[in-house]
Amino acid sequence: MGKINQAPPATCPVDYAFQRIGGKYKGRILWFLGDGVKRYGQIRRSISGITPKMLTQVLRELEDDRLITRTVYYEVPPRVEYTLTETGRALIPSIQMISTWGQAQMQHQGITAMPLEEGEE
Amino acid sequence: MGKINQAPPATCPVDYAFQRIGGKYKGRILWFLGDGVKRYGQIRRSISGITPKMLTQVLRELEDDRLITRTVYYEVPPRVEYTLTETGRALIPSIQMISTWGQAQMQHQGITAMPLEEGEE
DNA sequence: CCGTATCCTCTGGGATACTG
DNA sequence: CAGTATCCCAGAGGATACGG
Repeated sequence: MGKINQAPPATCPVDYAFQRIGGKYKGRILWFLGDGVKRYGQIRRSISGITPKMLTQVLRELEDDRLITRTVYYEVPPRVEYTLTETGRALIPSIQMISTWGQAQMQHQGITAMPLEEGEE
Repeated sequence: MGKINQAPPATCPVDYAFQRIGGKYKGRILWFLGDGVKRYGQIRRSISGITPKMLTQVLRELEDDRLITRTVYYEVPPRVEYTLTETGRALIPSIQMISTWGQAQMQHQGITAMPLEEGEE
């Protein structure tokens, strides 16, 4: 914990933001966490195709950038929960808008979104 | 020209969107074009550090994805203008919000990167 | 002015196996 | 359950030079 960031200095706010939420999975993970606190396994199942290595790596980066918090419960079996920080939560409206845009484009191109299932408990 | 897209099928709207506006420069370029029609050289000078190869490549991808249009004026010297499509323009509010978020975070971290007037204490 | 053409480096991300 | 540990590679991005 606690690196804050070692990315190249941002040239502008847009650059700064995309350095933190760019990449293949971060947008989707933040969006999923916008729904509420989630466990590692829940995130893994919601982000289709991600490997445990990548998931852990991306979660640590988001944590280092103070967009999410990680809470460990020392139980058996282990439980680890991830949730948005206030800073992270502040991004959700933007991602919401981007998602709405994406949905419109997908429909316009005749693409049907793959159903996302989550569940059990 | 006119490939639309050959990216892997999007798993959700957020994924779809980030496949199109992700990468190191696309956000900044779209944001700059939100200001109005721009020439190649103007974009190049506004996106610090980008090489002509990368700029052309990224502009072609944005064009293929119908986010911008490219207009060539056969004059001497040559003039090429880029402008947002309606689809591309629909992204600007999202980028505006992301930029505002980024600006807040940069200030919160004491970063002063842009030649941009600001109030502080 | 607006790009192409080469060549090259680096790293984001993947495959697979293992552990507290 | 929630991760680590290795090994590996395609492709994003960079450096440099040239062309209509």
